[in-house]
Amino acid sequence: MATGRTHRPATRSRGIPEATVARLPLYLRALTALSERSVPTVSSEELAAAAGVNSAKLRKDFSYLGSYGTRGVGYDVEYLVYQISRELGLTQDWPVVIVGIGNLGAALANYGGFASRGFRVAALIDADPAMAGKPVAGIPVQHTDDLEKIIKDNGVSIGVIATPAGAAQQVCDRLVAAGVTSILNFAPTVLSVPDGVDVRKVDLSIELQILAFHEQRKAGEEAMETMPDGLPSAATTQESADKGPDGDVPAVMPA
Amino acid sequence: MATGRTHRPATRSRGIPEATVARLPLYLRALTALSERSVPTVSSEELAAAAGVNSAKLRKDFSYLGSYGTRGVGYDVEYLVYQISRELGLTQDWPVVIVGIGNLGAALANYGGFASRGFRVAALIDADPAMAGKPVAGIPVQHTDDLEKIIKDNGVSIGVIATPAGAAQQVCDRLVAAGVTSILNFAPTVLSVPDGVDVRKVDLSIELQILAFHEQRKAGEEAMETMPDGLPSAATTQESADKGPDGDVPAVMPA
DNA sequence: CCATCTTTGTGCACGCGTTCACAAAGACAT
DNA sequence: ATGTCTTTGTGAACGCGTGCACAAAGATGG
Repeated sequence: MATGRTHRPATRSRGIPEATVARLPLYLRALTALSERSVPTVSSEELAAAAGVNSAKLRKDFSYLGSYGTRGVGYDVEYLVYQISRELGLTQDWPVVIVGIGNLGAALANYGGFASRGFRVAALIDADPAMAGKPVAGIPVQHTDDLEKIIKDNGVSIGVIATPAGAAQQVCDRLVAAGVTSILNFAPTVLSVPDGVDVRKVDLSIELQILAFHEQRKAGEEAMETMPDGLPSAATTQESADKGPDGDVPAVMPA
Repeated sequence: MATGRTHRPATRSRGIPEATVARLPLYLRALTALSERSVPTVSSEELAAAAGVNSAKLRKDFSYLGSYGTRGVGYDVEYLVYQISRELGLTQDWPVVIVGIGNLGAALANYGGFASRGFRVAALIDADPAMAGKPVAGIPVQHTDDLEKIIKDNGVSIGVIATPAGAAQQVCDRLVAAGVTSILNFAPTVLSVPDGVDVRKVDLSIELQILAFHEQRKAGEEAMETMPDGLPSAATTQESADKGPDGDVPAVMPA
């Protein structure tokens, strides 16, 4: 991820591939659901179906954590929940601050999913003096001026940025300077951070644009579907791209 | 990551790699900013820096769209904005419905980023009869009973699900049955959809858990830092953080 | 028109992630 | 014990994405 891939191999940090880490929360959620139904064990096939992934992939993912399964039986649900939680670091408390209490920030503050997994909203911070003291989700909003003090007093290492794009980098810099080393960014901007700081981005606009791309593609294919026996037109098949990269008419250009 | 989708044969992408598609919105944003500053052309190096990616990667990405650059000069900003917009399907209007007008749904409705790129909130839908008619972000909330009619009347093909996890699959099924073929899911659930329907997931809880994993790892390494020689954190301000392959991704609600 | 300089476009190699397919391991019945 | 059956754990092949490094293309200046 954002870890220094630029220079060194990163010590093969833990041997757990990034892609696997990203799926662990998914498994954990499925396992938690099973646990609540008091299901004692589950096979890789069943769990994979519940998590929406390939069973071989799931087994390989778990193999990175160790051999926690029993051949011929499956995995012990409770045990696996514990192991994954521990691996993800969810057995400890993670104080989090949310900066930027607008529509989105407030929604995040009210979001119940935080507490459910060891994440605790330690503070809400906003630049608007009028918001100071006003409670949102039961937590009084504090002013940006106190950002550094809040971070340090609460030992916060994870920050959530929900400010407008223009303020994001500045807020980011202050968070990092104050000791935050992981940032979840909702502002539509590319954040620049020093090595050792992780940034994950959540961008609604980008998600929609990606959907639009596929939607357009589907619409195009569908239009061709009315033709005689819809054989795969050259324009829609991919793989060996020996043909020119622009298999489409470039249309015109605006100056 | 490419990404968080549900199933996908991926065998139908018209030659443009999924990873590239996911970056196009990023380039578009950077280009739009340049355009507003009336910058006529940019080199791959400059644009790559602005978008936070490797310049070779950017050039390769653009090569999938065609040869839109001029050697020795760079890319024409306006022209590129147009080409990418067209490729992403942003030159047309995309009516979108948001289902589930709670904290998050309301925040999404108020989010300005939608309209900025051809996405238009055609309707807000909620299961609570008490919400019916109540305006949110200037748009009256409609009841779930009319979901099918709303989808069809507005020609909606993109739906946003911001309901609690328990209702998500049911809402999803109805959206798909009514003709929606692209879904942006904020509910913490794995949605099951028929072939041909794209699902992108935004899960806040998962994002935080991934950050927690790395945070824990960092804490562990730091504890060892007093030991063998030191491979201190190497470069400090190396430039922007390099994002993971999927770059995008996402966030969410209660589990 | 030729030389030089800049920047694109891409061939190539490498590494990560995914998936198949199967041997090994254990449960369970006889 | 022995055999059968189930399910894990993983070796190996494959495909995708990334980034280097360089030749080709065009601009620019003499």
